[in-house]
Amino acid sequence: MPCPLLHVDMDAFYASVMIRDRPELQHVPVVVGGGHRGVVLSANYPARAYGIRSGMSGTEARRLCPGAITVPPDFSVLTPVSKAIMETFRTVTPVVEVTSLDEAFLDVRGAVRLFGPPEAIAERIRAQIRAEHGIACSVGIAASVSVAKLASRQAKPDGVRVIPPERFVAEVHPLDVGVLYGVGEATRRRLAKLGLVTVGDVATFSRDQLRQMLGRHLGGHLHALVWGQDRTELVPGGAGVFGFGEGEPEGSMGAQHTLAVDVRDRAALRRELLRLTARVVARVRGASRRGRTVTVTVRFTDFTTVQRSRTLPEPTDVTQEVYAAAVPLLDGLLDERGPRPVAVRLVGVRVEGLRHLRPGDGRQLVLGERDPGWSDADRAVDRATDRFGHAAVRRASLL
DNA sequence: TCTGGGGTCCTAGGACCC
DNA sequence: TCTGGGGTCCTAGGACCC
Repeated sequence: MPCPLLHVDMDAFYASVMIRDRPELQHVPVVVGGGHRGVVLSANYPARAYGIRSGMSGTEARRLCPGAITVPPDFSVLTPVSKAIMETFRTVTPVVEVTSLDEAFLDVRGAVRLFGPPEAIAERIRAQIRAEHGIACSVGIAASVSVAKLASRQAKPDGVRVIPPERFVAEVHPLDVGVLYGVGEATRRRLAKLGLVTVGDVATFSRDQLRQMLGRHLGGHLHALVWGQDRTELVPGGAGVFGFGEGEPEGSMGAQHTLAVDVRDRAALRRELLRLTARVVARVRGASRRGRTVTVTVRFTDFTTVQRSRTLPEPTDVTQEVYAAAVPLLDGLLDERGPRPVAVRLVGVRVEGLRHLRPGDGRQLVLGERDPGWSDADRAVDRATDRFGHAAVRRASLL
């Protein structure tokens, strides 16, 4: 079968789900996200008519359409809808790679005998999603992941598009390289400086030439992309999607927060760091993992963003241990900017190098050192938040 | 009131070891 | 003593995705 891969992408997912439950908003501009210092997560088509796009700042969106209705995303609604949609996909094929709340790749090779050719499967899925969940989606069909992805974007809104291998050159080579999955702004600019603007421009160079121009990996990857020859096998479940796919992220978990106003006070920044650390490490424990590398991120008022990391001798799932590593990293970042307190816009913390906790894997105590009991305290906090919610349990230093 | 929050992967230099 | 290479770990930064 020439085109066994489907990329299914919900149309304006966050906005569509919200409007589904409030039909009176269907024909007025609706923006999800983009509150104070936030960016637009999703905009319905009436809002897009004003030029509003996801990713733009809320300020910009309000300037374009002051009358738009703005709502915050409600993940307690969005997540169950998303999971139900993924289950709908799995009634068609077990090979579903989930890449975010609102999109997935499907390998339908095993489904054609039952349901017909990929186009028919696509229409079947679209009808089912519309009937069961009341929202529209678009489907791209191709032989590889990046081409299917490109096709679904061209299919929007509410459509299906097939790009078979024999039509790839004619249909994709004239387009801007930026349409390729994996070519972002930075790579686009780099290519433009070399005089390469379209996919076809890049395709005039051999793999070796591209490697020489752009580096071994990027060059090789780009060469595959411009010939529509990237990955064809899916990873069922899909990794790295928060609380999603078959499970938790593999490599790292983190949390960051843009403060409501820029903050200079170091004690206040440390409190924010502790709040974020407690949240992240609770997730790490909840996933039965431990991490070894702690990374602190700070974004200053001028938007420069810096990170400092430290690798611990042993993996940990103890909030206090992660925090103890994180504080000097935060202090270091602030001190580097000079003796005067600098205004900070964002604070973040991430735990990397996650490993599964083996059952019965006790704490390693260094000889002569007493276990301070933080681990027991963490588990008590976890149990209490499970029962009473986050509002009920807070560290004394956060009160 | 310019510019979120959650991730993954790659690069590159230095340390350290063989 | 000098020269050299490869592998792994750690750190910092950056690109990319939704």
